[in-house]
Amino acid sequence: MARAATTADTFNAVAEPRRRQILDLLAGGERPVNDLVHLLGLAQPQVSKHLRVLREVGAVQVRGDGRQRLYRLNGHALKPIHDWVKNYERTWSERFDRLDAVLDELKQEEDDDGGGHE
Amino acid sequence: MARAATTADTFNAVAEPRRRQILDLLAGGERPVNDLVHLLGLAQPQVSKHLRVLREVGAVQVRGDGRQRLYRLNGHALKPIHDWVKNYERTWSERFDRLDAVLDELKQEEDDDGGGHE
DNA sequence: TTGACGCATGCCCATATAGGAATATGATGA
DNA sequence: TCATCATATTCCTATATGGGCATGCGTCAA
Repeated sequence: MARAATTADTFNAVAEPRRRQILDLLAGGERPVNDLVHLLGLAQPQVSKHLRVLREVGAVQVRGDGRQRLYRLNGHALKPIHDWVKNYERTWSERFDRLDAVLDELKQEEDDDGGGHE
Repeated sequence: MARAATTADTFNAVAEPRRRQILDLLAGGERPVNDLVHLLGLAQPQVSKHLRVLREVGAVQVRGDGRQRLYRLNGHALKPIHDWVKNYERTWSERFDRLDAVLDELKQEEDDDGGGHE
């Protein structure tokens, strides 16, 4: 077997630096393909291909606008990555225990609050 | 050009599910290769290969112990991933703004405290 | 209708796997 | 020294790229 498809999951999709760059750019707002082409300094077909991969894993969404196609970030697709790597944070973060305490307090407050939210 | 090498960076290294599994297992503590072989249900050579990739990006460290080789997690290598994906957290986390506020308060406290730490 | 513009696809090539099988390497015990 | 255990490395194969280039397709202006 060869390596897994880049469209297999978000981990594979963002393993490519260019695709992370694209997401970083889209974090600033919706953009047409040509914008990305110029900002990345890549050929238009390659950009379209990268966008396709990102689309297939749900990391971006498209919207037609005249002859342009506006791409928009969908950060939610990155949550699995965050969830996975989050558990390793305590490995390097010395302040993690302190943050931990704070979060516990937050939870406490919320519980005491009763169900007045959401 | 083909896809980037898995050893190019941690993103590529952990794009492979088996390697994430290995890291998850090592999160529980140091383990010899054979342990991983049995836990993963993979052939020994494949495990050694995955471990090599993880070693080359610094995600694990080895220590000889008799005829065994004990592998140990080095979560610090995952920090770049966490740093990158962290910025997208606000996309899906509704509580992010609240946490933000709390962290700001922490920073305030620290600043008011004067240099009494580290 | 025609031409131009903005994107998406299809094709070709070089490259890097991931797994399977066989073998090399290191350390240990008799 | 020799057999054995625990790992690492090598060789081989099928597969999935990512970039370059040409082309197809939908939309808009004249």
